[in-house]
Amino acid sequence: MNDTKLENKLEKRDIKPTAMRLLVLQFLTEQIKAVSLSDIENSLYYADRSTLFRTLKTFEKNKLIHSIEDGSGQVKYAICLEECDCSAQDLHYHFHCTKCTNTFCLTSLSVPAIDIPKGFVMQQANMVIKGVCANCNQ
Amino acid sequence: MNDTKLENKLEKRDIKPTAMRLLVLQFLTEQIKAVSLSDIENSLYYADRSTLFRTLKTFEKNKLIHSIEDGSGQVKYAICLEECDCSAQDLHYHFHCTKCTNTFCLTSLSVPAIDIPKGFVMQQANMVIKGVCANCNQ
DNA sequence: GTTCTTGCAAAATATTTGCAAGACG
DNA sequence: CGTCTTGCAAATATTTTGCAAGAAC
Repeated sequence: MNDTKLENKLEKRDIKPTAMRLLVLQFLTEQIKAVSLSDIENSLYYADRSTLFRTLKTFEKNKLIHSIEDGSGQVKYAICLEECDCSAQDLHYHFHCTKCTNTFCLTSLSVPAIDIPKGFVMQQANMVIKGVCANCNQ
Repeated sequence: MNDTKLENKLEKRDIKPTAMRLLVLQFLTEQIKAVSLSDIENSLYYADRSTLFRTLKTFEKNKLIHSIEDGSGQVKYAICLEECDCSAQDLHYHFHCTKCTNTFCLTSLSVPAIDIPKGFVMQQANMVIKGVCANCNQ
C-alpha cells in the first residue's frame, strides 16, 4: 500500500498523519495476525514504546484498529475492516493459538446476534476462541 | 453451603481440601460475579497473594473454576457449573460492564456452534460482551 | 521423612503517565 | 505563540517464581 492510501486511511478517521503513525499503520496493514505493543516495538525498533502505545490508543479511539485480549497477557491489535466502526454489528471472532501464541481475526465468520438479558446494553465484544491453528496442527 | 459439600466439590476434582482452599471456594461460591485475585485478596485479607494465586491456578487446572479475560487488565475467575469441564461444549458468554467493571457469567445463554476454519482445533473460548449492565443502566 | 501447601519477598512482565524537547502550523 | 507529537524516564499494576518453614500423611 502506498503512502497516499495510508494517509487517506488516517485522515478518514480524523487522525493527523505523522511519519510515526504512517509507519505503525503500514506495519499493521502488513500483518495477517494481531500484534502486541512489543511486536511493534521490536519491528520498528527505533520507535519509543510510549509513542507506540499512544499511537495505538489513538488508532483505537478513532476506530481504525481494535484491540483483542486473548489471554496471552498482552493486548493485541488489528486493523478494522474498511467500513467497520467496531460496533456490535461489526463483530467477528478471533482465534488464539495456544502453541504459537498467534491471534488471528476470523473476519469471514460473523458473530450471530446475541440475546442478552433485559436491561443490559451491548456496546462491543471480545470474542476469542482458543485452540491450535492449522499451521501448528500438522 | 456447608463445609462437607465444599469438600466434596474439591475432592470430585482431585483437589486436596485444605482450609485455605475451602475458604477460597466458599468465597467464589457466594459471588454472583466473576472476581479477580485482588478481590479475593481484599476479602480474605489474612491470605497471601501468592497462595491465592496458586489456589486459583490449581482450581482452574482441575476445572473447578474458569478464568475470564475481560479487558479490565485483571483476570477474573468464576465457578464452573456442576458438570462443566470447560470444553468447547460448555461455553457461555460473559458480560463486562464498563461502568461498574463487574463481569457476570451469562450461563443461561449458550454459545452457538462456531464453524471455525479447516485445520483449526477449538479447545476453549473467552467470550466477553462489553457494555452497561442492567444495574448501571438506570 | 517425603510430599504438598503456605507465606514472605522479590522478580518479571505490561501498561500507563509526567515532563520537557521538538515539530507543525 | 499555541497545540500536538515524540522520547526518555519512571511509576503503576499485575502476574509469577524462589525459597524456606510448616502441615499433612
